Amino acid sequence: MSKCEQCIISEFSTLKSLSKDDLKNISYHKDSIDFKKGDVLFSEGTIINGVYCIKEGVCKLSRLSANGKEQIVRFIKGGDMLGYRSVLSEEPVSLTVTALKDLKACYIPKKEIFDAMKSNAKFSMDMIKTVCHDLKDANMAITNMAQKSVKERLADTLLFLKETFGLDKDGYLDIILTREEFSSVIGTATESAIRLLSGFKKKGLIALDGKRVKVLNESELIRISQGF
Amino acid sequence: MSKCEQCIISEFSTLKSLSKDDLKNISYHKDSIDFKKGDVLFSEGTIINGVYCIKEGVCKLSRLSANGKEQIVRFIKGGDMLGYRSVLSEEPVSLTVTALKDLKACYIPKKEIFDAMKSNAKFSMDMIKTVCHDLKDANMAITNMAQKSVKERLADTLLFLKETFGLDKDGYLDIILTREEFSSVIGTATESAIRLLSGFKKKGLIALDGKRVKVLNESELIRISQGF
DNA sequence: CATATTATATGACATTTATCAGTAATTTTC
DNA sequence: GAAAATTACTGATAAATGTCATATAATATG
Repeated sequence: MSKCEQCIISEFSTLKSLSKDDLKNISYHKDSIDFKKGDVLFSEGTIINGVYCIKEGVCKLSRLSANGKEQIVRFIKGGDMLGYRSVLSEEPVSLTVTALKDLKACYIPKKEIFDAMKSNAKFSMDMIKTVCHDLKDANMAITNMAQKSVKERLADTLLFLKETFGLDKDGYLDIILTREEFSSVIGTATESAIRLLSGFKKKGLIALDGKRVKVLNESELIRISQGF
Repeated sequence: MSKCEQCIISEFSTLKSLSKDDLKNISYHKDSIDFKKGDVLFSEGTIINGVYCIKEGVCKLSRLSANGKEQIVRFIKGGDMLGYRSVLSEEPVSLTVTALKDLKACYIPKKEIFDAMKSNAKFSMDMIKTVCHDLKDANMAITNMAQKSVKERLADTLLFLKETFGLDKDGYLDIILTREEFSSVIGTATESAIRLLSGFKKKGLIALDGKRVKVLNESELIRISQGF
């Protein structure tokens, strides 16, 4: 089942404005590719010639800072599109994308994207809105990084992960991050992330089981994230 | 001289793809408005129905954080467009815009923008590229905020201000910020910003004359901004 | 399954940054 | 141009965060 017009993704993502014909046209050109956990889809600085449409799975978008530490800038999940900023602006990719879970993805060559944008004004506007939305989120992230303490940012991150990825069958966050990855989301030393997680556990705000994290007291996490 | 087709801005900004006809059409609808230093052009949360095209002057784009402190997210100068993210995505403005210098600006109703985008694919792509470029900058800012120390961020900011706004006739940065504004760019307490500026002055990296700042040792500031 | 490797955890300490208090300088207002 | 208000500065101290060292647990590898 590699036909775009049958793919559920097209119903709720940026692709939703494409007609059956558009999608049929794309499905001739796209390749369905699966990635394994840990695979790198794009690397910082690379030139790409198409986008990935993620059907299922989770990725991290990160950049290497001057001091060599990884900074996770954003997460991507099923239904999201990857690499469109680079394709639209015809610049190299600015972030490295790594699979955090096994991925099901489709590759759409940039020509298909541009053709669809030319022939379908609504799709074009949806693409613009997607970029605009990401820009708004990024501006918010700048403020959070600049003004919140590490503890506040950790609380924020836990709430964000719960909202974005939901819970698994046992009520744990349905995304697995190492302590080091936690530290590169919130921008702190790994030891600090570990200590703060232990601290939250001690206060009964979260439960920890290996790398799995369960939110126990959401309202208190909200209070903390707002600086109380 | 309120005719868009004569305005120099149209030659080097996102508007450069518009034809003489497009510009003539816009000039019937636009109002030329001047703002004084300190004036607020948009407020966080407001719904706007057009963009400002800045002919001359400087603005700060800021947001109020949960703890009530202002965070300056970005600067805008002559040739830049304001409010386009909100107009394109049909959402309220997410940042407050304040004039730091007297402004000469033109107001372009959103209808004109959308019409021009429909009729002129090149203009449409230029708008997209503008958003994409801003998004890339914002991602970079997230990394800098998360991983650089306050001192590194101050060095960064000084270099950025020099590159973006250039120098006045005496060789000082051609933008005047209060110490508090410095602190809300780099995301720190005002006292810390003051101390760090004094520290840079003591080391001969910069000269201070009231609110005016002159970069004396650029290469050392670059070293500092990179964490040495 | 034994060993090597990596991830997590914790303590001690250094450094960075924030906060509070108070003064001096500058700018605004009348 | 004097008084009031704001902004800039400085010191003392507290709090947050980073670094280094080391131990333990978990995971990977042959």
